[in-house]
Amino acid sequence: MISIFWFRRDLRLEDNAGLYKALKGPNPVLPLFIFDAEILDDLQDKKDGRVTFIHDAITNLSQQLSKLGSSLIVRYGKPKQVWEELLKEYAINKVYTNRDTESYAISRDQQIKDLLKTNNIDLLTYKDHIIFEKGEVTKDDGLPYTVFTPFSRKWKAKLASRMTLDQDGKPISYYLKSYPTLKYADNFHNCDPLPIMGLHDIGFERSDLPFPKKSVARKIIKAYSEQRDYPAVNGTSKLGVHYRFGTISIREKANHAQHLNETYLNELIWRDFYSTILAYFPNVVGHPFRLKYDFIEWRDAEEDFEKWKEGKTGYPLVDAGMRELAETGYMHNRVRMVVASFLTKHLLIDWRKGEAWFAEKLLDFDLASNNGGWQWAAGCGTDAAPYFRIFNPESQLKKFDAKFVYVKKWVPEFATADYPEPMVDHKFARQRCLEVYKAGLAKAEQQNQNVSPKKK
DNA sequence: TGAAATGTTGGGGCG
DNA sequence: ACGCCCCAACATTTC
Repeated sequence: MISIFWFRRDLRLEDNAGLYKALKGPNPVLPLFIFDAEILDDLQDKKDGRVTFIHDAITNLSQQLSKLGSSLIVRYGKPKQVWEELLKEYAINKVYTNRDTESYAISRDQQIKDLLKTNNIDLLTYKDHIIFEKGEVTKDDGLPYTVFTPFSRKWKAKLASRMTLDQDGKPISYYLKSYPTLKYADNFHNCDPLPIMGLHDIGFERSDLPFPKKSVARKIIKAYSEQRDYPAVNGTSKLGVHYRFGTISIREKANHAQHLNETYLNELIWRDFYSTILAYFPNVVGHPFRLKYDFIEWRDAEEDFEKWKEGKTGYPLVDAGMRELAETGYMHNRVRMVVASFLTKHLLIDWRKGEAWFAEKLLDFDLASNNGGWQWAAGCGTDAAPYFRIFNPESQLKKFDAKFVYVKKWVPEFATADYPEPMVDHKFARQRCLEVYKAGLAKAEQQNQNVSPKKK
C-alpha cells in the first residue's frame, strides 16, 4: 500500500504542509501531478506562459524526486478519469493534498473525495498556500472581516501571539515555522523514474515569456515601502507567479517580510484577505460584492476595449502598462490600479471584462486577488475605493514616472507624432463616470424600494 | 492605495 | 499705518 501526495498549486518539496503530513504518515509516498484538461482545454493561448511555468516546475520536481530514489506520476486528463485509472494501477491507502479554495477546485476536490470514499480511501487536505484561511481571522463575533485594515490588525496580532524560536534560535511565529519535509525523505516510495510528457503532448508550445526569479534581493523587500510605487524602479519582488504555483513557501516569505518590511507583509495579508473573502463569498465571481453596483449601465464600447487591450488609449501610463502586460505577462502594481481605474471609470467598461483580460494575460493570475483588485478599482468591492475616487492618469504619471522612464520603455513612440491623442478627455470622462455611477446607484435604490417597501 | 472644488490664511504690493 | 486686493499655500469639503 502507498499514499499519494497530489501536487496542484504547491510545486515544491521543501516546507510543503501536505507533503510533510503524507511523509509522516503510515505508507510510502508517491507524488502525483495532473495536467488538468478541464482547465487547460479552455486556455486560448497555446503558448500560455503559465503552462510552461508549471511544466518547468514539474520537470524540476521530478528530477529532485529521482535523486531521492523516488519519482512523480504525471498525467494529463480530467481529474476524475485520471483518478479512476490510478485506482486501478496502484494500491492506494491514503491521499494527501493541500487545499485549494477556488470555486472550480472545491467542486473538483469534492468529486475526487467522493470517488476515493467509494474505495474506502481518505482524502486528507491541508492549508499551505496562505497563512490564515477562512475562519482563522474573524471578528470577535465570528463573522468575517470585509475591511482590510481591521483584518490585518487581527491577522498580525494572531501571528505575533505565538512567537517561538526556529532551529537557528531566531524568533519566528509558530504559524510561519517551516515543515521539514526532506527530513522524512526516506518515506518516499522507491521506484524507477516515471516519464513526463512534453508540452506539445498536452497541446501546448513553450512560451518565451521571461519568468521572474524566485530569489529576491533582501534590499528589495527592505526598501519595498519606499520604492514599490515607481514602475521604472526595480522595487517589487515579482514573486506573484511563485506564490501562485507554490514554487516558494508563503511562510518563509512572510517570515522575511515580518522582519524586513511591514508594507511588504501587508501585501501578503492582502492575499489572505481576498482568498478568505472568496471563500466566504463565492458569489463575488461574476457579481459585485456590493450588489447595489449591479445597476450601473456600462457603455462597454467594443472599440474602446480594444484600444485599452492594445495599449493605444493615448494615455502614456495606461498604454505602457497594457503593453508590459501583453509582452511579459506582468504589470507593475501601481499601474494595474491605473489601467483598471481607466477601463472602469473613464471608459465605463464592465470591470468583469478587465478582470477576464487580466486572467488571460497575467502569469501571476490569482482568482481571488484579481477579482478583489478589480472590484476595488470599480468601487463595488470589499473595502473598496468610493466610486468617486477617480484616478487622473496624467497626474499618476507625473507622480510615479515623472521622467517617463517606464513609459518610454514600453511605448517607444511616446512623444512622437505617431503617438495618439487621448482617446477621451479626462475632465469629460470623469464627469460622465460620476453621473453614470450616480444613476446606477439611484436605480439600485429604487429597485430596492420596489422589492421591500419601507414599513410605515 | 484620488482628485477637484472650495474655503481659509497670510504675506506683499499698492494707493 | 491701514485697508484692499491678489495669490500662493495650505486645509477642508465634495465628488
